[in-house]
Amino acid sequence: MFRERGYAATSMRDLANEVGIEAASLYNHIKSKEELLLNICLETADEFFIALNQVKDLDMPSDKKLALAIERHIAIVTSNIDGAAVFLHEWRFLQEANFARLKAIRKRYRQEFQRIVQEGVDSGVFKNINPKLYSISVLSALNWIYDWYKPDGDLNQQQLGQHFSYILLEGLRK
Amino acid sequence: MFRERGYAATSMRDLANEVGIEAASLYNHIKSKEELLLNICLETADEFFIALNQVKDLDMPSDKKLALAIERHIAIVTSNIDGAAVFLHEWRFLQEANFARLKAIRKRYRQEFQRIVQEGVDSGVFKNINPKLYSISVLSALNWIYDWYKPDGDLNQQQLGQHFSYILLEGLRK
DNA sequence: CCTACCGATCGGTAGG
DNA sequence: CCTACCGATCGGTAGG
Repeated sequence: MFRERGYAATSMRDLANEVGIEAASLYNHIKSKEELLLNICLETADEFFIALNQVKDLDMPSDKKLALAIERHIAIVTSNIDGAAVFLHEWRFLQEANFARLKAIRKRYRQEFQRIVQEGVDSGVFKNINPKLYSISVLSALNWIYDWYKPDGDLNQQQLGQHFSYILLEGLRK
Repeated sequence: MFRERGYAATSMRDLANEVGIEAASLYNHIKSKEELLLNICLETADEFFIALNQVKDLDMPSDKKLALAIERHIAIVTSNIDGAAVFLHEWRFLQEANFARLKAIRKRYRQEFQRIVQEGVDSGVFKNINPKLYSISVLSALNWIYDWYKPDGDLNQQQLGQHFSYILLEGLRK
């Protein structure tokens, strides 16, 4: 529901109604509405980090490693659309302390992703582009997938991963 | 304010306070909160369409045309960050009729953008990729620029446009 | 897990 | 452009 209608526009009564209980009863399970948002963000962040950590220290060329990181990232977005959308777009409604916490987590993820790009630039496998700008650009494209991806559509997870890693590495020009 | 804190989390009293009048007085200028959102979306949509229309019928190779479209799109996002953010991300809070209207407008923009890609594929200038998926991917990356772009940062509009058109056309691999 | 309720705030209107 | 206010709804609590 946070994904569909946005955190601010989702009321505790909306949530309670979905579960089939009264709004007040929700407080036997959670402390606050924000705790719910925080937990979703943290759990989904973990998914992304686990996947990236499995990839980043593998002994393989940077291009293959980056392709793998892209494919793993996409796999999480497409298999956990709700969580990904909340982690990527609703986190900003967290209050100060938690907001800062999530901001730091997101930055760390981008930096670890960026290190793969940097490795490839340093070793001469990649062009001499700006690794930070490149990483932000790629993650922007990947993070918006949740908005248009249809689980039952004509594209599956693998095809999507292949499309992105191919296009981002090889470019559009023939 | 709609960009910074989100449409749903921005109250008429927030808006009135920013302008220095009472909330009730706002209704001498607008009919409703949603009308405000709708106007921002429509005005910004116009900016994007005007720019794309100036590019799409130019007589030049598809790669140059696409690069130009990307650069013009970025120019609008970076010069009208607030409007772009609202048009791209807050539009979904519109009510049914206006929601559908904006959805159609956004689709039309993507389709016109996509036609440039299709031309390049047909003429053999571009690789044989999926033009729709490619267009969505590119626009996703471009539409997220507002989230991290700093007008006073070390990157200006031109450099950003060049980065994206270069990377998307040529790819990362050396 | 419920009923009953709190003070605060919401978008918006009446009337001047 | 204001004061004064509407009914509805908000996140959350008390007490069982």
